Amino acid sequence: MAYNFKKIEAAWQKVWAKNKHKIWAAEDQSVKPKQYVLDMFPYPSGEGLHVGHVEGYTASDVYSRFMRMNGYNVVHPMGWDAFGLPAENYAIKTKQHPEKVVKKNVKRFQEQLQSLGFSYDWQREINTTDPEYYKWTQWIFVQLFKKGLAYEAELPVNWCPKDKTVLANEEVVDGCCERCGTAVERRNLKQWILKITAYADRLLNDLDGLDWPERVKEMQRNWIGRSEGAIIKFQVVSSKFQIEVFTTRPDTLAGVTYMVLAPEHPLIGKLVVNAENVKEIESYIQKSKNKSDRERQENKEKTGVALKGVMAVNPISQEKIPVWIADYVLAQYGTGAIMAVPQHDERDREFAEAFHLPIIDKPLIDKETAIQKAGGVKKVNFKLRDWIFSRQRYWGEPIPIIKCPTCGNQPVAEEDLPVKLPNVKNYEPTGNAESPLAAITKWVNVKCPKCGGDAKRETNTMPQWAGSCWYYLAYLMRGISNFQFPISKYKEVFDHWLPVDLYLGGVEHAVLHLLYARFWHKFLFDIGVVSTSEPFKKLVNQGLILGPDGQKMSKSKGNVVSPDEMVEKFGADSLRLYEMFMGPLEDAKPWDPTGIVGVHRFLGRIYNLALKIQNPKSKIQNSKLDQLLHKTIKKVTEDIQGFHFNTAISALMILLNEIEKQPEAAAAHVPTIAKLLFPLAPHLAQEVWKMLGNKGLLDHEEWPKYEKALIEDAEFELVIQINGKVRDHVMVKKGIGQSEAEKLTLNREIVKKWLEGKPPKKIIFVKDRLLNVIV
RNA sequence: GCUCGGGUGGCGGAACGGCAGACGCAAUGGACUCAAAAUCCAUCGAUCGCAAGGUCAUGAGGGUUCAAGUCCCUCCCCGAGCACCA
Repeated sequence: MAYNFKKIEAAWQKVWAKNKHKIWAAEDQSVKPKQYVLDMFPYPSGEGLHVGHVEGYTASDVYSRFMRMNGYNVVHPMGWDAFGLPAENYAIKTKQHPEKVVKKNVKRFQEQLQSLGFSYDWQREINTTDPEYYKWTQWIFVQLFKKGLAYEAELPVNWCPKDKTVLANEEVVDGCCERCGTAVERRNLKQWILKITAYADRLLNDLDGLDWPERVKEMQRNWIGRSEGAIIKFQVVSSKFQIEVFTTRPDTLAGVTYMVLAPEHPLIGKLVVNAENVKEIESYIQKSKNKSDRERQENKEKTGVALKGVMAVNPISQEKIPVWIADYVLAQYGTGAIMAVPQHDERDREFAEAFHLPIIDKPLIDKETAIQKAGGVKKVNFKLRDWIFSRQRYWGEPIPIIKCPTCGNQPVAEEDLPVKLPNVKNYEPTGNAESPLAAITKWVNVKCPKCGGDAKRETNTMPQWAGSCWYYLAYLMRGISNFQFPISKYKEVFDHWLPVDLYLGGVEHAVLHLLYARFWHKFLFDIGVVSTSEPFKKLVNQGLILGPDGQKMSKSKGNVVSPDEMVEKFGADSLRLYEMFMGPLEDAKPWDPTGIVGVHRFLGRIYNLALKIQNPKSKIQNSKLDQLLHKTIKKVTEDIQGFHFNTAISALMILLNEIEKQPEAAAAHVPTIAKLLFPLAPHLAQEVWKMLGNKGLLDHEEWPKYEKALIEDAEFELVIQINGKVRDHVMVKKGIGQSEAEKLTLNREIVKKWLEGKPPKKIIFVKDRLLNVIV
């Protein structure tokens, strides 16, 4: 009988689905040690699950099942990150409510995940678009507002003209919208902003204690971009104004030959009246304003204009130096002005060469002395900017603020949360600073919670990233009650489960979600909601699965592999096993369409082996096989702990190859194989377990232990080298001494031949390994 | 330009400084079959040799070592991230 994976998988999935998958329910109170295994939850897109999802979700499932069998109380939840542009754009196109689209997509994702046999605690399922969920997203916003960490300000922001919304700095890649690729424009708009910069130092310093991939930590470090320097003031000649600059190189102060202001610098308006070339200056400023950020970045050729007649004084040399305006100086960083040291700074040199400014070589001064002499103050600067938090779109959490003409911005009270998204006729963005919600006057017009007068609701919504900033807490809250106030109810479960022990997902969230979530978590720590300063202790990134052509999978390239198709053709176990076998979890690797056949055959052979066992109670042993079995237990255990699933699988394959040579001993060994295989290929492992006459679920079985004494070999193959090259082998007993090994070696024909009767020059002996004869 | 990762058979990949290429795919030959598929068995880095066996091989070149894919130096190539951040 052939390995009927369809029948087997359907049957066991039915068993698991009983009682809402209660076999995988985590216990909030347990004497067992806890383990929080978290997947980055998916955006339930219309395309369904991707093989990349399957990779990460399989890895975390293998680990969860393994930890359960090792006696841990594991919480392994799943949910949906369902707010955001794709659902909304789809809604606009098809005139359907995004909620309907999300519902449909979620159903598909649930079916797909269950068809792969993932052991999620489905009772804790969450959806960020559920009002009971976003009630809490709004609650956290209110807390941020109350602590002054959410504020409104008008500032130049990134505007995507296609999606018609503001974007955060993190959402702009190479000057383009991260979602749609359209070049981003700069607009001055009043926006809600979260003060992530208040946490810059802690976000940076606490990275050191995290068990995360070094490259992700490095990306966050670069993004936060801390630099130490000083603020130094330069007096403008015959004027009351001073130009402030930030520099990391006060030691080069003597070499400053000119200064540069960013075109947006507020002082320009005041200085320009004294300049001789007002028209020229105005035209330059206008020109740079018209440039998009992308154009400014692309054009590395330096442009600029002098403030003719305006001079500043070098505080060290007292020399008068010219003042220029140039757009290579950024308004948003430092003070928006620089002191230029063309001798030491490449950009300053380029500019000086282009505009024939002096380049002088003065000796460096001691840093401290320079700051003191120039009357400066030490200052730490960050590249990180505050998080622009409003979006002018429909499908997001409404910002829970009421705008009162007399009282100003008032937060919505806890008992009035959630502020539900109203139904609208048109989801189309308005194209100005308001979301489509602004058109719903019935919803917009409210009474001020403070004075009771007429007021209006904030109509902007939160960005895509809001809901995912705290979802790992939501799973825990879900366990005890349905998201009820007050927050203190949840203190105990947070303290029990946090931090997340293992967080698995793609590297693409390195500076977005992972930075935002750390920020919110630290805030929640500060206000006493959680007791750990970091949310995710260990992070593992799965590598990208590339198309068979080695290119990134994309619809346009036609190289997308569908998990559904693989499940249909080879089964869930084969797909899971293949994705784990392809290569190291963290590496990018191409999909080999024929490769899955190999693991499928392996599973089929295990099934056939179990089928052939006549007497499952047979105790026929084979000492060599038994030893290999225990070595395999050791290898698989250590490899799963270290996420080396590919080598764990190959160890199981080696074991099977050997057992097939001694089928009479199979009955004694196959049950252990079933246990070892269970985390990786749960359906077949469970089926084999049953075929061998066992009742019950492998979920409740204990992970096999190996016997140390058994895996110790009595003998080993001594490698004999002549001049470092392998020439011979001989089986000897373990622990053999050097003199005995030498005697044995020098008597061997091959060695005698190489020695040609001469005595060896030198002999290297490595215990229980090799003997190297130097001739 | 800067910062991280990487370069090992036809392919995916193994390898505490100690037998390079485990395991799998593909390929080739064979068994079974009227035939094919499936399955099973064998071979499978290159090269010289009838064979025994030898030689060369982990991006390139040097070095350390009895011994280097692994450690050190120089360079080349690929991937990712950052990029006028003062």
